[in-house]
Amino acid sequence: MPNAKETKELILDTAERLFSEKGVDGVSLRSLTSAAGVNIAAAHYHFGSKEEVTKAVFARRIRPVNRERIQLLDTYQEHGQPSVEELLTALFAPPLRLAREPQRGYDFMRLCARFYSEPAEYLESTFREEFSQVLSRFHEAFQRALPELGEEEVGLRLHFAIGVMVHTLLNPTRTCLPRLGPKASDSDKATLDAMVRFVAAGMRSAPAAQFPAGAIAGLPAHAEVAQ
Amino acid sequence: MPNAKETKELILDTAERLFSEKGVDGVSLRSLTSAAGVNIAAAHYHFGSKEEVTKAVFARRIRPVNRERIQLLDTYQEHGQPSVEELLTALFAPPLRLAREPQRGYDFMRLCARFYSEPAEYLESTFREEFSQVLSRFHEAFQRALPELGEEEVGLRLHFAIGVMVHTLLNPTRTCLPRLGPKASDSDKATLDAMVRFVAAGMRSAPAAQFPAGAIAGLPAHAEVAQ
DNA sequence: GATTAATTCAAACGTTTGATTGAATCCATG
DNA sequence: CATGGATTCAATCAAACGTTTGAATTAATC
Repeated sequence: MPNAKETKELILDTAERLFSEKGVDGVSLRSLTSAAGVNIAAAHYHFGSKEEVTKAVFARRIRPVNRERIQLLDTYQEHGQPSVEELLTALFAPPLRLAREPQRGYDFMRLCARFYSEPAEYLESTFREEFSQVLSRFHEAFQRALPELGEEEVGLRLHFAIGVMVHTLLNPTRTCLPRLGPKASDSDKATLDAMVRFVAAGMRSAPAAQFPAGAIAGLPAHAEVAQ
Repeated sequence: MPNAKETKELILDTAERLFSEKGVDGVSLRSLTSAAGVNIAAAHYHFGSKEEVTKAVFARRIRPVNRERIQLLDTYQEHGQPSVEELLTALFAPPLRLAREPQRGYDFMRLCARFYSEPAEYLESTFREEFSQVLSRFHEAFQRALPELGEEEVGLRLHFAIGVMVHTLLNPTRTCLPRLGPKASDSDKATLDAMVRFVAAGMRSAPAAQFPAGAIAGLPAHAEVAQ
């Protein structure tokens, strides 16, 4: 039994890199295995199918991230009720930290964010399983941190928060559009700080009833401009 | 020359629907044309290639949305400096309004958000061209509305704001994860209100220097939990 | 009603896809 | 050093891919 482990992880590493660049559908098993320098049959031998390769790529890294999120949350909660900023840090920092790792961590984060917005149906159940526990924990924690908001409002805002995170992980530097997003020179710490500040303010914003009615009133009239 | 216009638009309508569901790479030209009830060669006759079909799907709808954004922005600016909420409304309302349209508008918004997070390289230039003007306008407007922030900080926050929008358009109901995101029963107006309130608070949040240092201090130590 | 251009169609092109096979090779064990 | 399971390899499979072709069909124009 030759370098079995090497082959398996070589495939996963290469898949992580190529999938994150071109998407799962954009990478054939052939180009993947040839880029990895292994025979195409090796992928089927070790994983069974391309679908299983994809799942393996995902599963290999997401668990440590979510475990770290939970550990961070636990740590913060040991010292009493965490602040909104601490909760957001526990949610955002682990994936950003992974993205900073030299060994393809960044590739995985792009891939993960891509999975989140891609129609990978066969991943949906896996995705749900991996995240439902974590997000339930955070949902509860945010409800305690923001007791004046209802459960649904907290869930809605957590959804927005995840949008900021996914979008930032997916477009880590301002390549997609001019002058928007983090600069290439921005440190991950600075980006994390900015994200946490931005989202914390959103999480704490006044609920609907208290919102000054005039600010967005008249929208329907204005919005009816010619198409 | 039979129903030429019908065929062309039939292809675009079907492509819009299928692409938004399965992604561009997930839909073959064969399945697309057969779903549209036209011959596969018709797609090449009218568009030249699958790539051009994709571009046409995108171009057909994005311009009206961005035009409406600019018109809304102009309208608001006629009455003086718009508020942050008004700027966000001008940015978010047109795509949300399109999403509400009966004729496949929702499909297009999903598709558009998908393009934004997909690795459609051949679309990148088109995307940049379509959005650079619009986002420059909004970038300037936000800088005037938030003069205490630097240009780069405004750009970073606008990036976050777009993340909320894209993520919300891509996951319009709480299907992806339990209890997060808008309910299926939520109206678009309510979702828009919630988004505007959330993002406005983030846009207005204190810049980095003023941020209470203790809130996320100690992150490096905490973040170093076992992987 | 013939001419002509626009459009549709079935059929096939060559390539690439994910998957499979069976022989060859490797390496730990006896 | 022989055995045998684990692994790799080249070769091949049917299916699907985007694209192209040339003949058939349609609908205006003369």
